[in-house]
Amino acid sequence: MKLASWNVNSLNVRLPHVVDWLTANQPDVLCLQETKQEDSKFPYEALRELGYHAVHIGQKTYNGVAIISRHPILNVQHNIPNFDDDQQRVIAADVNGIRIVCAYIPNGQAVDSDKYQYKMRWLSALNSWLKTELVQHPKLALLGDYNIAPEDRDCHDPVAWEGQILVSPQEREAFSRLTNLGLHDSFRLFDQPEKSFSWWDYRMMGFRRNLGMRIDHILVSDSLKPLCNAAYIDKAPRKLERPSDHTPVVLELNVD
DNA sequence: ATGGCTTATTGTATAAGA
Repeated sequence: MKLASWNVNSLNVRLPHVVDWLTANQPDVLCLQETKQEDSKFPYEALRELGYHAVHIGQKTYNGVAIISRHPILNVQHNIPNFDDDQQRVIAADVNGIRIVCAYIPNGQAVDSDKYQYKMRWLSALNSWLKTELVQHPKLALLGDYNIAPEDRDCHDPVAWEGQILVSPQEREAFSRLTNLGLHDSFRLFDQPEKSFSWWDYRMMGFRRNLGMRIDHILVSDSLKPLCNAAYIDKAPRKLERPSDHTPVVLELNVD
């Protein structure tokens, strides 16, 4: 079973890339972030023609998340329960016996901003909710754009970035609180190339110079960890014309 | 070098991303 996550930075613009990637890679599940479209615009029909089910919550301009799956999508949850939020950032569902949680964690903008405070509150609410979700769903995967580079090796220049958003100690502590729930960074269960990143700034020829960050992750629960078979980042879509600034992260599980 | 790019917007400059 192949799971993937991709921040597409507008599905209106990126649908051809998504269709091509699904066709070439045949994942069982693809989680999308930043669809940036209302549900009435979501391309259910184009995905159905490829043999995929899909669920989505979105809004104009910002945010928007979707789960695309070859298997039926059951028990769909929108957003974090008991957390008042007008931004569409979470969708969760049961797929092939696994609880799939697709999240677009807030960016935070700057450590002294209101948006950073929102990011930290949001992460706290996510953590509380997942604690109970894990009791009900021992087989759980949390896929998405975390907007956190967990370690210095996940940042192209940790000295230049020290203390800034994506790498600040408080954000990394919030990431650790997720792993302390019994969630594991699937990418680090395997040997990986040096300087592996999932996002590169559009400016400054960031991708060509590999000035990136690893901020998109697939965390898996204790009971899924022994089933992990391979984890990697697929840089191919980032090389296309008019790419998203993120590229897909992938996990293969020993699950039929 | 706080942005050099890209997206979206009842647009034609601004906000936001990371």
